[in-house]
Amino acid sequence: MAKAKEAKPDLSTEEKIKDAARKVFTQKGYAATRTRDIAEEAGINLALLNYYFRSKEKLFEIVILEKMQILLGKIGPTIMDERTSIEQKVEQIAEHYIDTLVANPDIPLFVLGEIRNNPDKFANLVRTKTKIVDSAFFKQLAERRPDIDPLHFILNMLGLIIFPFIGKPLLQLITGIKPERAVTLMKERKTWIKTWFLAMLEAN
Amino acid sequence: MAKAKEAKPDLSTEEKIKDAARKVFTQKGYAATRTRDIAEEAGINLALLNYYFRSKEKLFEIVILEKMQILLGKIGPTIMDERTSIEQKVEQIAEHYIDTLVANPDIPLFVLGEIRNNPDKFANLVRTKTKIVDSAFFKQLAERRPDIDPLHFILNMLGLIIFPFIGKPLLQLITGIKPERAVTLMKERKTWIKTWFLAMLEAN
DNA sequence: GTCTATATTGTGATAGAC
DNA sequence: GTCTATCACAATATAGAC
Repeated sequence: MAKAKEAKPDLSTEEKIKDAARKVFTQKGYAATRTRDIAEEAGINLALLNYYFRSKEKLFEIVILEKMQILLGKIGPTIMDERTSIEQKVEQIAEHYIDTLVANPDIPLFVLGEIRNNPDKFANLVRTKTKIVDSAFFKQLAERRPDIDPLHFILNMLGLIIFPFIGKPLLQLITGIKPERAVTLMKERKTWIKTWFLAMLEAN
Repeated sequence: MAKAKEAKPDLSTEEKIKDAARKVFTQKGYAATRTRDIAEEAGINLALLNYYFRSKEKLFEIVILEKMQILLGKIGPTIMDERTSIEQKVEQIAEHYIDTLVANPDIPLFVLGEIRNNPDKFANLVRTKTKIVDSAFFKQLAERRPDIDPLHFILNMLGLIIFPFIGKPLLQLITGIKPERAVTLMKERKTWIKTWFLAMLEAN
């Protein structure tokens, strides 16, 4: 058993490359990623990357669009739903995102970092999405707490759900917490976040 | 008036470079930053950068250590204080960090991103700091809510305070909110966060 | 200390054999 | 489709004049 063998031998070459790109890009970001890293991770030759995807940039775009979809795709439909209560929306979002992010913990830092490095590039892409300010969720919040800007509650919900994944590397450095424990911790939050959010809604 | 003139003409060359490095590194991260960007921002020649700091890497280390200190320096002393209540600790931390981050909004994404890209490098650096698990804050939380891991409340507090700054680029893309409004929003949170945190402590 | 010119290496991409 | 070899250029770093 030699050096270490390369990923997913049963996939097509194209998929192997895409798979490796997903992994390396999300872990290190666009700028710190070398096409050679991706090729090695995929267990293929560097030339094949350009053969299938023409450039690092093109391959990156495929990956980040996927990840943005994963990170943001569920929010729109959920918060626009006129039939569900605030409680249900919060529960759905917490449930969905914590499961998703436990499986893909690198996504938030990756996506937010790339948006920072290239805001214009994603401007139209995100802006065309559902207007959060006109959403049912927004209106429900404004009705419940007309004294507080609903944006605060949006930030609170996202902060409670997403931040732990962004801060995890730091948390592990500081507390020495084990990765399995971290996962358990995140899952515990699914139920608590709903409780906490409602408490915040009633706070004075 | 030509192209655009370079920063802080009254500073020493060394400080001009360091100043430019702070700006460029924190905005784009280590990998996406070119030494030429720093030189141009500083209004000096590229060779001077190496003359004063020997390498991109050395200059980067100076900057990131500064920023980590800003991001993490206040937490330790505050949470270790046996004389203050939970309420006071939360208030102090929210107050301090929101002011600090309004003045330096790029720090969280920068520091957390670089830790992600190089966890080992900062391992000893952070680990030697005050043990959060043995802190007065931790003990006070455990006493108040023995049914919940205090780490949840640490994550909640940091998420409520720090996440808005990390998510700001995205929030601006989605909502079209103006930068001034964003600043106002952050400042409003200083008082609310204390209220929300206490509500979470009492939630069931 | 500061500059211009250049050495040196890193990295994305392609040519061409198989 | 896949590989090896190589090109072209970008980026860090240094030499040496002033």
